[in-house]
Amino acid sequence: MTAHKDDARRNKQADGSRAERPADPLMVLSVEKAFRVLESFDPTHASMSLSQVASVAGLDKSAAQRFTHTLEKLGYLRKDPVSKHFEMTTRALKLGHNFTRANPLIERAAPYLMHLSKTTEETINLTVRDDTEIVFVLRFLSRQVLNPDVTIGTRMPAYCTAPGIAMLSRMRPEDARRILERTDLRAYTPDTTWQIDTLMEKIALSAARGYATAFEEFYHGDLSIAAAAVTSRQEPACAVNIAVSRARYTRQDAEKRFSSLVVAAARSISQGLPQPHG
Amino acid sequence: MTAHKDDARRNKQADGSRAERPADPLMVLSVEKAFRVLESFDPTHASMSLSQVASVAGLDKSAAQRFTHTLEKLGYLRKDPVSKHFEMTTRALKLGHNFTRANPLIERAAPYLMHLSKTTEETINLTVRDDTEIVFVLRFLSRQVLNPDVTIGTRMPAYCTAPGIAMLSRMRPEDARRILERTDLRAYTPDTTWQIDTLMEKIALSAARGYATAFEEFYHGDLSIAAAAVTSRQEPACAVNIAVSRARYTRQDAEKRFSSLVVAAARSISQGLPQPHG
DNA sequence: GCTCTTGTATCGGATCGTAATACTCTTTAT
DNA sequence: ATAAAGAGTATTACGATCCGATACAAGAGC
Repeated sequence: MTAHKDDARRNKQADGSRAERPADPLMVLSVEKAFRVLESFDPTHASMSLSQVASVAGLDKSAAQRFTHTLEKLGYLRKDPVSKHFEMTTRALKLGHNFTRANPLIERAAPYLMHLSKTTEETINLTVRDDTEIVFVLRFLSRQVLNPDVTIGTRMPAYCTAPGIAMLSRMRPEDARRILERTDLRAYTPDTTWQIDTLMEKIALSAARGYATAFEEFYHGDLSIAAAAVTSRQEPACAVNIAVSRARYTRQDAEKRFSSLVVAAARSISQGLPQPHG
Repeated sequence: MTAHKDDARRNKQADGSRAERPADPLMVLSVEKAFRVLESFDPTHASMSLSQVASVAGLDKSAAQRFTHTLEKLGYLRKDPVSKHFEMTTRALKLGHNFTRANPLIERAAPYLMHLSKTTEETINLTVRDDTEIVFVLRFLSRQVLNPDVTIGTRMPAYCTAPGIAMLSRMRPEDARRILERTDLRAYTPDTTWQIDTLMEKIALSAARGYATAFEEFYHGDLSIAAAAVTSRQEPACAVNIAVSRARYTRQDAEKRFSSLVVAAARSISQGLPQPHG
């Protein structure tokens, strides 16, 4: 026991060349840096030179060199031989694709969403929650797409979306509140519900009704009705929602017409949902 | 089993003190292993224990421990606290999502595909080529989906798909042939064109027509018509295709009705296509 | 031409990761 | 019950791997 020599190992010399590490001996820092590089390639940095990568990822030139080289060899980046700029390859789609195909939740939910899509001819989404956000994992577009920028993998704050509220409404209120408390709550539109107490009321109402609505709380013109599917322990697993345009429905019409459909779909999905382990 | 690659790649210091095979000094092997772990989580291995990860990824227990720990800390894996099994998180979608959003090709093509989707009400795809394969990068489903298993990120052999042939037909024939030569050519269905010479004829015909067809060459019942978009250097950049079911169209009808549409869409996409650098 | 910036190659040495081992727990068999 | 086996977790000494400084090469702009 004790620790005699090993802290000598991770304490650098006193001349402080480096801040001390959290000392997580299992953490492989190279991997973290590699992902920092890969994740630098966002929509605003689609194509980057070596030095851009270095500055965006916060690495020095040597590290940028090594990690871009490594990622290129692994097939995740390609370098244009003339401009020397790097960009992502289709390889990046593979992980997401694997996730989608491997996820039993999605496999199970897909047929019900497709059915909804066919019968309503509106946009149908399946989302899961990741802490304070929801993530779109499956999407069936209608002919008149509202927001083409929303694709699989898109994230939004849970509190101002119908699926987010639907999932929060299936949790214990104190847990839901804790999530809201660590969210950056703001009014994206004039209609955004963004105060904790009001949100808790909205959550309670949604719990009672069995579905949630979000009318232009994040995007203008977007009317969304959602219901959450739950595991056998009554924990929210995912949510299905229908999104329609204000141009074609009033809020009341949309709610009246679609709420029972999403509730039914969510209930179907719930039954026989794979367990998060037993 | 045991070690296979390290000796081949790296000469210990058998004789001369100088390593004659410097291997690849810029390659960071930890990163490669991390991706081996992540990519182990495919549809047949959605949820794995530590030792399963070790065996599937080909690592020893310690390495599996370190990399699962690292990936968990980075948010790509989560471990069920009771079953101790690992699975992927929605984080995996982020890279693919970034790729989609960052790719100017996709941004540019999306509106044309959407237009096609609306006017035809059939399934529309955008694909790019990655060596011998095509990869689906954007997809608009019709009401009657043929193959729900095909999602963004799905790959197919180029030679037996309409988009693949369409792109090959815009290359120099000798380059196209070289790609075919390194493909594992096989007859997936009785209708698969799989002999090099026949394929080259098919490619030549497609080049002359400006579009390609694949009738049940990979999936039964799947009739597909595609055209390639080209860069200003006349290099194929991507392909757009329409896929319909044999149940609702004859081959002739499908070809007659849709070929001009995909050709027009591909031409529109081609104009002002971002350069692979200038 | 020259300078300045950016990409590429090299290399010694310390850091960081490796792999062996030991320790808990849980599961299974006797 | 109890033991034995197996799996997951924690720890540590060692040394190969990776780090990062530096030098070199190649363009770009003046």
